[in-house]
Amino acid sequence: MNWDPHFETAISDLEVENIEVAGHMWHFKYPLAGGETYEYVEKDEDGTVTLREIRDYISIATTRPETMLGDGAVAVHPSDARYAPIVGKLCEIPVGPREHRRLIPIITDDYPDPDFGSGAVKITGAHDFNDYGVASRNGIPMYRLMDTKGHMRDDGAPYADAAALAQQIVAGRSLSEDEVDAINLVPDDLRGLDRYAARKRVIDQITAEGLAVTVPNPDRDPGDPTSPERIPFVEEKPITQPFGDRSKVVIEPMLTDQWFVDAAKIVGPAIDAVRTGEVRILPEQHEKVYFHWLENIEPWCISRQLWWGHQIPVWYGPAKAEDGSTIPLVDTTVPEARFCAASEEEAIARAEVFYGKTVTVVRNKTEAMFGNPSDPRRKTPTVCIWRDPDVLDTWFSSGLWPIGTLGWPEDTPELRRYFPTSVLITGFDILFFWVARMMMMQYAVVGERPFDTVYVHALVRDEKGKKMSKSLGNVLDPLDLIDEYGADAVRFTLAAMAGMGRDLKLSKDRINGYRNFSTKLWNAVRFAEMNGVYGSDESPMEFRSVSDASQTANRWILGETARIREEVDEALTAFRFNDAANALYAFVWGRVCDWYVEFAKPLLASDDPAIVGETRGTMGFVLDQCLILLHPFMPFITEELWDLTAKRPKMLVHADWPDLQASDIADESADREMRWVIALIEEIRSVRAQMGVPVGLRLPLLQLDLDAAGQAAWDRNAALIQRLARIDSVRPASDLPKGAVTVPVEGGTFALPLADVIDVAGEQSRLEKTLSKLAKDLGGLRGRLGNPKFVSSAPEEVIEETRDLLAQKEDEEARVTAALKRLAELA
RNA sequence: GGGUGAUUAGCUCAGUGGUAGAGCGCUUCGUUCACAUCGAAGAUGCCGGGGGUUCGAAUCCCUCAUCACCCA
Repeated sequence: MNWDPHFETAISDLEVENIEVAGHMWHFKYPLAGGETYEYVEKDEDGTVTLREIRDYISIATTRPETMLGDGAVAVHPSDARYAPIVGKLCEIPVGPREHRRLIPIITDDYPDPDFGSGAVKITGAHDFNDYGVASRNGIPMYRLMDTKGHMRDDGAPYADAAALAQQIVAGRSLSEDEVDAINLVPDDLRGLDRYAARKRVIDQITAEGLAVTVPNPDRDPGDPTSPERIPFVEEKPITQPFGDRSKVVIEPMLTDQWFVDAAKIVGPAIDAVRTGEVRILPEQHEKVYFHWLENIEPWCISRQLWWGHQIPVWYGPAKAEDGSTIPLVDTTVPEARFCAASEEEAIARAEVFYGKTVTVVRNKTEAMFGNPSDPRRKTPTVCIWRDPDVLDTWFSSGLWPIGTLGWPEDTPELRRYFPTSVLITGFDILFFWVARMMMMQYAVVGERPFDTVYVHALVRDEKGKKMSKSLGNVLDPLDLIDEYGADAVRFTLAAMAGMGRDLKLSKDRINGYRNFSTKLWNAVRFAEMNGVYGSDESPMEFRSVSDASQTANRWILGETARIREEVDEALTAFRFNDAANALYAFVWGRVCDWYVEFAKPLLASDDPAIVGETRGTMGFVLDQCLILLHPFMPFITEELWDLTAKRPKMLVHADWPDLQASDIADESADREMRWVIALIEEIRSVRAQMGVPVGLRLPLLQLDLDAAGQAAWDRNAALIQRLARIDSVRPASDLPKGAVTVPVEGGTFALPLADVIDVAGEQSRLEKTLSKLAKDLGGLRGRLGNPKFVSSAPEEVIEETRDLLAQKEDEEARVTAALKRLAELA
């Protein structure tokens, strides 16, 4: 068993963390019994003899000298020629009082690795899992050396008696497991010591006796007579040690009786459920881990020697002989009778059937053997049973969580309503501890899946990518982050970074960016409030279809709102929280704040009350949609804004999730028009910035040619464009004056006369740069389309797209080339 | 030792066969009446190296390197 000496309990394999730590390997001589000698020969790979000497000992390497006290044998590999002469002989454990030195046999087993250490391994069956295997295979007694605290035993007979008894076993006497367990082979002077204190004493004693393997002293000072010529051979090397995941102390392998679940017997349905898709694990890569673990599952130790937890529902009583009489409990050679029952009454009932007598429950085995002097029942002629004092592993108990919390085994309304549940969100490290257990146990107990989806969330790591841990001290406390940036910013950041299947390294800059986002949202709502959006007591306007709004800008943002709602829903359904968060960020900041608010300004300033009313309604509606959609990501600020902006029938957290459909409300012509407007404004701004036009300077705009759609779009949005692009007037022009810069748009051409301000060289280099980029693109596109294999094997759709793109780029190239030509004339 | 994942802009990360994206940072400009925790305009990538499959590869396969995690 894995034994935790701090909590004094057995623990399961999963609760043991194997960690590599700096350790030592000591080398000791186990003298052969009776002073026997043999020729020890070492050879290299070619068979050349590299060492040949007469030895009267066998050399053993160990990282745990204190366990030598419980050695039952020395094992070598059967093929190891070096030790063949002494296999079957006895050697002496070089520790403990000289007069009681124990002799142990030298045996062969496949376990020792001839190339590791000396090739000979001491076998301490009670304190090492590998040794346990060797001891079991070879009938070697396993002597327990420690108590539940990891201290050297201080019970039982004096060492002299114990050692003598152990020697009788070597000589052929056979004892029961319990009898062997009762033998305390810790020398009297080491009894009660902590295991590490005992280790030091053992090393010192062996070294003092000259039985440590030595090497020349590299630091020897020839002038100092006290400086030793040789020193003990102690290798410093990393060793993997087992630590308790809760206690962080070194786990001690111990021989104790514990209850196990034969997990292999119930694992089948849990594996099949995931394989058939009845239960999904996301991201899928975790399914592999799940399968690998379940397919190689080990028996699961479920008893714990702790004070919390569910007590194991097993009662013990005396065994029954063939004639029906009970066997006295003092006879430890026969296992006790066991009664597993859901309640004490049931246990008693079962025991009474078993014994054919009345049964009394007592507190423990001692009471069952000797009675409790103060118990009036002690003379009652009944059979005494007692309950196992241990408790169940908490993971065993919580494996029943999906039904246990709902009143199972009663058939409750809650159970019928909420079981099976839908989504379990958890960390990958809980996959084995809990998820797999819930799966196994629900199928075993009620024969149903506990949930349909397991979402394994990302782990937050520190900035170097290390797992945060208290002992490493690299924990970023979320509460500190919340103090610094606000809960919404922290929450939004986590969502935005929660890419499926990837852990996230938390960066404060990122959190800061999202804090600014909440400020942005606040200011947008403030703008709306200042413009009478929330002024009236009327209930907010609802927009469901295209005809609900007349203004192009309003129609456009309503369509965009519907699209973002669909995008968010799609992302959430797929557990792509980062996509949902990022889409909302881009929408609220990049569409609503950057553009719609600007578009709405002239509408809100309109003389037509119907336009003002519609725009207020639209803005209020759109912002409400934003608040609802953002609420899962930033609950606090959205709830606050929800409450501040209007009298609401219910809190935002309870608001209905929107179901706005783009197919109902999006207006393609409005979309096209607003895209056109945005493109024109951006193009003019870009030209201005790059030509170094002072920001405050309003420019005239020349309209060279424009198709009907473009003209209509211009007419409807002229005020808007002039305002955002800082244009003071527009006039048609048939040809371009010198020093004007072309502004191409879909379906037409505008120009900015910049003769006074233009930087000819600057503009030239800008255009040439654009041209070279275009040339590169065009080369790629023409290359692809010119490749007959591309045209024949690529999907029609892709070819079409490529052709469109080529046409567009060629058009652009023509315009830029024309602009360059004009510029050359100017120069 | 076995397994899994990662390697993309200065940083943190999206992007599962069709000419590379976001946020932050950086550069320039800006006191336009929601917002300087802001706005406008920019620059920045042999998508870790090397092979292969394909008309076409950040994306699929192989291999190497580095890092992280899980299990021994």
